[in-house]
Amino acid sequence: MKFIFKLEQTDKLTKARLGSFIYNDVLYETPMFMPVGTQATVKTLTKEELKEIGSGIILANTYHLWLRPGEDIVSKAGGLHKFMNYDGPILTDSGGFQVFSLANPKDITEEGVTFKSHLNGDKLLLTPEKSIAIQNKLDSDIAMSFDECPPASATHEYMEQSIKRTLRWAKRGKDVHNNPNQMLFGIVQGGPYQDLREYSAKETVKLDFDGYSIGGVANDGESKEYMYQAIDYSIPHLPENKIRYLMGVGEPIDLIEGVIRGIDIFDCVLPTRLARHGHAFTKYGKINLRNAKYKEDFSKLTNECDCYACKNYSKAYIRHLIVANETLGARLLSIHNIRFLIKLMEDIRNSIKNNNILEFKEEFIKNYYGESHE
RNA sequence: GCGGGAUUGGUGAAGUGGUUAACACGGCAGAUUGUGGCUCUGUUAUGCAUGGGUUCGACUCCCAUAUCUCGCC
Repeated sequence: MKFIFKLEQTDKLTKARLGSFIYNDVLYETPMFMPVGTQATVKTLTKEELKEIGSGIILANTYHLWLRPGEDIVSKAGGLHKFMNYDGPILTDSGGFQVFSLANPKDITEEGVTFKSHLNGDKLLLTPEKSIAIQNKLDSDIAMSFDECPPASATHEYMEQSIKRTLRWAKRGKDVHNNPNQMLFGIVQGGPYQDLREYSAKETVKLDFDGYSIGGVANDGESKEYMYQAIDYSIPHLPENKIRYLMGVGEPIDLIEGVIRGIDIFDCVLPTRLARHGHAFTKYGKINLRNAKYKEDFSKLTNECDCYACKNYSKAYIRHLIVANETLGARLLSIHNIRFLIKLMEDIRNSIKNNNILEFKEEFIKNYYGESHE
């Protein structure tokens, strides 16, 4: 269902913002980190666990749910919320990114993108109309426009025609969007080019979406400078009273830098993917539980975190689970890593309230990237 | 007891009389940013059962010993 974003406070020294919205009688605050649940599940976690770690909006993916189980099945179940038993807000990504990131080869035309299914190689065509129709049926609360997500290395010439096509796609998607309970967000692209980011932002805003996102910043190992610059180019052209969503970003420092640059919400697979690969965020940097040094480390996962994993399990035990490829290891680390980012956002919000986000950032960097505190 | 075959790293194993002993798994470490629980990268045997010998040179050839294994009595 739709909700109304309210801008509560804007930082004096930076572009950081505090916002809020009410959904299902529950108050949610931004800046917010959104866990990713591509296949209608935040991998390994139940609804109760998500609630316990304070999750707000979660993501699901149009591309994946279209291929399996199919939007009709989700629709028959009564929509995504009922299907996956999540009563918080759900955002669906359009499938644009996935088509470009994992379904090869692809053929981009004005109509849409032809590509091969990653499941069985079927040749498929995804268009803006199709993406929106699927999302309408999935009945998420926020649908995303279908965009092209070119690499930052694309030439100015290519990027220009790409963002213009993405704008036409955005318009086409908006024209067929017909779920009154669902909001629709537009996406700013433009790679590293200031003029194109500005153009894309201005023209996307003209189409009048319920919220705006900045895409194409978290592709294949782009630099942080590129990411920050892309945000800086785009943000001044986005309206104050609408949610600003930075797509695919989730490293702790990037969340802080993003907020400082005016971003309200983020999503990222990083916490859950790192969890499955045995890594945990900590105040003092990322640790790899597979490392032999944790073999006999019976201390808690971390001392400062309030999550279920940290309160109940040791590094040595979780290491054992990860090494033995037991799913509980991935679950415990997923709970912890998501909780870490959600708690980080809570701390960020508090720092905005206290007008000291820059100090907060310095302190965070000192701990996270400083010398070992072990 | 007699005859045959074998013995290479943590494991499974390639290998040739001549620079640095293939590959895989495992181990160790790194990567991972709108998620294929996929994956990728680096590293990992100063030594080829033991002791002799032949040779300019042997893991590769010869002898002995040990261990394993197959067949026969």
